[in-house]
Amino acid sequence: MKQGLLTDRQKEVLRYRKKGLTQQQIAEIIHTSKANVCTIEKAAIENISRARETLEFLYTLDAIHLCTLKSGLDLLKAPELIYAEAEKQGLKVKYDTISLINRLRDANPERFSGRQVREDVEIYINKDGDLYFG
Amino acid sequence: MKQGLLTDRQKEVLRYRKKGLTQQQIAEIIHTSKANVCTIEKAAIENISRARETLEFLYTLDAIHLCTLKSGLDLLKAPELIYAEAEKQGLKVKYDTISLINRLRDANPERFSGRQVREDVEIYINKDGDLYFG
DNA sequence: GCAAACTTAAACACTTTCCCTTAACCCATC
DNA sequence: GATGGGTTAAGGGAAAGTGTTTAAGTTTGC
Repeated sequence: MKQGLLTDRQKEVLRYRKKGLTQQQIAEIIHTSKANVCTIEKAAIENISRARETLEFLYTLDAIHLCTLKSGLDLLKAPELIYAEAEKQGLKVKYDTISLINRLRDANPERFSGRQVREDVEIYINKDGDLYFG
Repeated sequence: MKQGLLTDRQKEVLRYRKKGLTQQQIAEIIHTSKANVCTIEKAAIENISRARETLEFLYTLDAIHLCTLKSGLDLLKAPELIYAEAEKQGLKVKYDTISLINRLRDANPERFSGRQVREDVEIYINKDGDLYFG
């Protein structure tokens, strides 16, 4: 079975970048041109957003987009926002406040730090009131 | 910019499948063989798990390498190894023994056979004690 | 057992991606 | 203007992915 979308080269560049190295520095380390490093990094970012879009598609397969939890939002305020939007759509959310918060954190632990949303979270709902996050 | 990982053909098959159609029925609709529908569906599922793995990799970027589960290791001995290494790093693992073992096997089923590690598994940990495998 | 649903393997043409080079360009700051 | 960081475009060779067919193999339910 093949691994993820990113090639070894792409992962390598992303790791060095994460450490704060410039493209020029990376180019010297991996023995190529800085233009090439740029291209590889760009391809990696492209692949990452393709991966995101792919999973988005899955949710849209049986769910509709409900709302977005914007970066910085208090996690405890998410439920009322979600309930309000669901009501607009004439749908009933399957989870109560507590389990909704748990589900949010469990499904995407890396997107929250403490009570705060670290990164935009898309909320999807299907006819059964199931929620999905993207 | 390219779209997600799934081709139009793959999305088409997944949508019909979601509706409950058999591969044979889909084959007739899209004018090809059922074997081909099977292949396309399989490729779609494969692409979806590649997308998931790709995003998993992103999390390991925020994480540091903790240790390696060497091929041949008894899976039941992994937790104590991991706990010990995490303590050295001053980090607390987020999972208890049972859920850690489950998470190991669920994340990479093909790398374990029974209680044994079949292939080296790299363990990463982030500041929150989340574990990732590479 | 039988049939329907599903899976797999091999092979093929076709397309796309990947890494690389070279050469140019933008945009800050000094 | 020069320097450093980053980006873009064009092109090429190797590798991988896609859809397809044919043919064989499971698995599942009646």
